[in-house]
Amino acid sequence: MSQDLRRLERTFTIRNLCVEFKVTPRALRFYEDKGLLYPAREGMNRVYNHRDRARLQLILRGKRVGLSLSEIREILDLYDENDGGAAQMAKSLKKFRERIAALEAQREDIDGAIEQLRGGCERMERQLSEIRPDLLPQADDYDQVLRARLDGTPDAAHTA
Amino acid sequence: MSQDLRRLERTFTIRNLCVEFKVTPRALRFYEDKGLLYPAREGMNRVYNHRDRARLQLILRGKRVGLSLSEIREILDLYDENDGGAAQMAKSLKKFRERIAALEAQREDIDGAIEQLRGGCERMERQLSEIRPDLLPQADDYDQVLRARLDGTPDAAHTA
DNA sequence: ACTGCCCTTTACGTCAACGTCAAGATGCTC
DNA sequence: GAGCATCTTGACGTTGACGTAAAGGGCAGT
Repeated sequence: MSQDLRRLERTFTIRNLCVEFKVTPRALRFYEDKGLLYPAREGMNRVYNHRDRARLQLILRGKRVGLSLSEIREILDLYDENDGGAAQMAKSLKKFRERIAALEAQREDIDGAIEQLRGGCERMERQLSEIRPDLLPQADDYDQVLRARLDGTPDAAHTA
Repeated sequence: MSQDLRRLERTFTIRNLCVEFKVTPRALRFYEDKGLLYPAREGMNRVYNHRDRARLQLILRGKRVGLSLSEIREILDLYDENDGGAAQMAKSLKKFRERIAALEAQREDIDGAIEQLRGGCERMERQLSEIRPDLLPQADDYDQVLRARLDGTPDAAHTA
C-alpha cells in the first residue's frame, strides 16, 4: 500500500480537526446539523476522513470571504452533485460564475477600503512627522505585524 | 456662491439616502442609535448633510468587506478624533495598519476562493464540451452577468 | 376637517452562528 | 470499579443587525 493511499485513508477525530483549524466541537456538529459535513461513525463517535477535512477547509475559507453557511452549503452541494447529469452541471457552472463575479466585486470593495485607509495613514504620518516624529512607529512594528500574520494568526480579520 | 459650496451644503432626507444606497430607514436609525451617524434635526426630522452621506458610504463599504458595526464605528471615530493630540493619532495609525493587514489577508482568501472556483468552472466546461456542448453558456450569459453588475446590483454578494 | 403619506419613537420579534449547560454513554487507568 | 476524560445528544441562551408592528405628529391636497 502506497504512502499516498495511506494518507488518503487517514482519519481524524473531532478534536483533531478542532485543534488543527481552531474551531470548537460545537461548530463542527453545527455544520453537520446544517448538512455541510457528514462524517462517518464508529460506534457513537464521529470519524472524519480526508474528504471531510477538505470540506471543512472550504467551509472556513467561505466564511472568511463572507459567505453564509447556507451559501457555502449550496456550493459544496454543487461540487457533489456534479456526477448527476450534464444539466445539473450546467446549472452549477452558472452558479460558480455568479459567485466569482460576487467575489470579484468584493475584492474591489476591499481594495477601495485599503486605499482609503492608506490615505488616512499617510495623512497621519505626515502630521506626526511634523509635530511628534518620536511617536512614529518604526520597523519594529512592521515586523510584529508580519510575524503575527505568518505564525498562528491565519484569521486576523475577526477581532470580535 | 459657487457650485461646489452649494453641493456641499445640499442636504438629504432619510428617504433620499435610503433610495440612493438601497437601505431601509430602520437601518439608518439603527446606525444612529449605535453612534455611527448623527444627522442634524429639523423639527423632528433627520437632515443628513454631505458628511453624513460620506460616513454612510464608509459604513456600507465596511459591511461589504465583513466588518462589524462596532469595528466600523471605531474606524469612523478614529477619523474624527484625530485632532485630539498626537498620542491619539499614533494609536489610530496603528489601528489603521492593523485593519489594512487584515484586509490584505482577506484579499488573499478571496483570490484563493476565486481561483478554486475558476478551477471548478474549467473542469465543468471541459466535461460539458465533451458530453453536452449545447449546454455550455454562451456570450449571452456573460452579458447578463455584466448587465446585472452594472445597473442596480452593486451588492451581489448578499443573496440572503 | 378628513384622507394620505411620510416622519417619529418604543418595543418586541427574528435569523444566523454558534456558546453553554445538562445528562448520559464509552473507554482508560489506577 | 471508581474516577476521569472525551465523546454523544438535546435544549436553552446570546449577540449582531436589523424587521415589524403599534401609536402618534406634521403637512399637502381636496
